[in-house]
Amino acid sequence: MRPVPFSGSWGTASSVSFQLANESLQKDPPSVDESLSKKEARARQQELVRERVGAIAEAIADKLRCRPEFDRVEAVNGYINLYFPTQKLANEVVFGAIGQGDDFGRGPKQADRVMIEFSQPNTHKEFHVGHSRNAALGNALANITEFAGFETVRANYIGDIGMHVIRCLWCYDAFHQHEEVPKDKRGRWLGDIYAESVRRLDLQEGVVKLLNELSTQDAQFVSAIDKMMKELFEAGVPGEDIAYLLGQIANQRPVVADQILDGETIPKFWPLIGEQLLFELEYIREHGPQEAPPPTSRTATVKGPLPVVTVENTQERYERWQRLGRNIEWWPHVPQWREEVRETFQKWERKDPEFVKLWDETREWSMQEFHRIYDELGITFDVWFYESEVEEEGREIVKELLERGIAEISEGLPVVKIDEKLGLEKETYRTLPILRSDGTTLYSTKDLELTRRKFQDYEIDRSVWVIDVRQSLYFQQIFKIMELWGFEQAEKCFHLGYEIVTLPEGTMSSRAGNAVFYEDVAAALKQRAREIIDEKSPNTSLTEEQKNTIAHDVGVGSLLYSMINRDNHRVITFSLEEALSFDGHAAPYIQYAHARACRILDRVDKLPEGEVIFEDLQSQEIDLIEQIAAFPTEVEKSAFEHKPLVIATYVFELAQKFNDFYADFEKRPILTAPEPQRSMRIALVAATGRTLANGLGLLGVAAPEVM
RNA sequence: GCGCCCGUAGCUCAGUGGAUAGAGCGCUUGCCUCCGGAGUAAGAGGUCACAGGUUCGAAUCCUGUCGGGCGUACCA
Repeated sequence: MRPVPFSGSWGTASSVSFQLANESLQKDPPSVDESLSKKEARARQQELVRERVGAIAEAIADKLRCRPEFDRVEAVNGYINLYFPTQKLANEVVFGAIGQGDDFGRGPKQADRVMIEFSQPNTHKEFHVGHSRNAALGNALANITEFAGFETVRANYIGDIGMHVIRCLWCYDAFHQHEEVPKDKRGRWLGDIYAESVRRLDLQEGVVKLLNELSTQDAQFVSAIDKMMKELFEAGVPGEDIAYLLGQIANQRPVVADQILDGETIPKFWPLIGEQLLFELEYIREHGPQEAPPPTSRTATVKGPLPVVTVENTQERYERWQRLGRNIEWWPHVPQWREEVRETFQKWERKDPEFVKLWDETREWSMQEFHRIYDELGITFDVWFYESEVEEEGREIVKELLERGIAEISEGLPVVKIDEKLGLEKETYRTLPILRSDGTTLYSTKDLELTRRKFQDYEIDRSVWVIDVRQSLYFQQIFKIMELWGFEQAEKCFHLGYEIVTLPEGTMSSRAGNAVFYEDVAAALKQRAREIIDEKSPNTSLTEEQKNTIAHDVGVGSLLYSMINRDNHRVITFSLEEALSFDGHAAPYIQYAHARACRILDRVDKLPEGEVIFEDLQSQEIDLIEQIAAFPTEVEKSAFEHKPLVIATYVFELAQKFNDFYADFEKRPILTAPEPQRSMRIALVAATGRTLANGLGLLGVAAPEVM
């Protein structure tokens, strides 16, 4: 059964006649020409079904016509359409919505207690728009799950320790500890230091990667290597390094940072690389993309012909050269820095009081920002987990896994060879490291304990992790390891993956330092919303404070909605320009419909009570009632399928239908209509307003009464 | 290599077995002496990536191909 697919009608449709027609043909097959091909036979079958289906539908419709539940029954194209009596059902729906208020759409109490973990920001990094997708999605999912009848525990899991924190604090200690710490936005200040630590510590990696790319994919570069090396030699670079670089690059063999003996070799080489790339760029612009012959050396690692060198890829490499070049003088220091980071990690391991104090203080700077952001987003949590609090117990689990032979030491560190333990031939879950070789904990170490703790300390029946899709394999591994460990609730663990938020120019990450920060986006959205209020709001009596509150609701709501209103499996390419457009399919459209409904009701002395006359309804009125009636089942669907998108789509369609209903003043006046239409339409407006508010509430989007 | 995801209107996306595949943006042409125009009416725009298969019936399920993204042992 499904809704009748005609606008302006309210009912349910059945395609059962098709099945019946088909079955009757199977039981009682007409004489078939054996010579027919399979395809022809099927076409014949289709014809026969078509012939019979009409009569079957008509016969069933006939029997149903006398039933009082339906206003009208018809058989069309083989479908049986059952139309509801609007008077009775419309009153139930509309006054149900008005009477139940905040509870309209709430599902019956469910047995399971569910934990939903979401948001998981890392301290010492800035909260960016990617994080807001997770927060928006998780918050909506938790709201919807709760509303659908499940007791819901909302959990956050703060990444307050791990390699990123250690790197940040190393960088702080080494280069920033005497600087004045800013008064506000200290979380961002830390985030900048973290990004700097990555630039420092990963410099050699980036340089080597670019060099190896050039030697294997840019034949022009390779052919210029003799010339460049000659110049390097003249610049005083030791012969061993010249020989090494020449040998590796000319033969397309990978360069390894440790093999370069003199710390000044690469900084001296760098300007020559840039010159060469610039030369190549000019050459390609003039002569077009360059194809290269395959390498001549027998020891080359590249076998086929080298890829075509284009303006685009050379330009990209040149830009990378520029970025790395800004700090190329760091090159000789990198090994020592990396050693210092390892020592810093050991300070954490032995709980060095001075270090722990610094950690605690800086962590708090980030936490303050997170709390402010959650306040602004209107998101709350019941439970706060911290990575720093599950480390030790996680280590205990690792120890037990090793003792029981589930884990083993491989290549110097504890891992679980999951496929082997499960006896799987095909590579499925692969191998997961569960502790570093130096004894420090990994993300996995902590997640094992977190999973145990969730079930044992919070008495939940089911646990959902809202985390991006790149960690899908990882979570399957964690859950399987828990299963191997004998943790029965492992089968009650679900990873709800969602695709990441990227930028038009590519992936966004705190590591790369190209992230678009939440704070900046939120500020821009609020400002834009405020401008529109000043420009368009007819309500001139609003105070500054009211206007700012509305600007906040609209700006933030708009961001939240855009993050929910897209399937989880789809990548969102974030563009501020698009985010700032409040027209069309966006939160403000829905909020506006709600505000409009509120303003109409403001002009009404007394809401109709009990029952009103729903007769001779226009199609826009019927469509609106039908949409309101669907709310409870949409809530259920959204919760059971873990898809907040269902509600996001629903509220938009409700707003659309309300606008359709409202639009034609000539045909459907509300306040100036004669009775009984006036009461009926007012009740409809009230029910719509209520449903819009409830639906937006589930998404975590505010529903202002004035805009 | 193996695994997961995506491919629907110019663009961004809804639509997981049923009737004529929808919306927003953009484009063209209308609608405020009237309950709020952040709105609304109409028009143009589709081989639902491609090829097979299952089915009375496929954008939807299965298989394969192509194109793109992601993951795949000491990041989280």
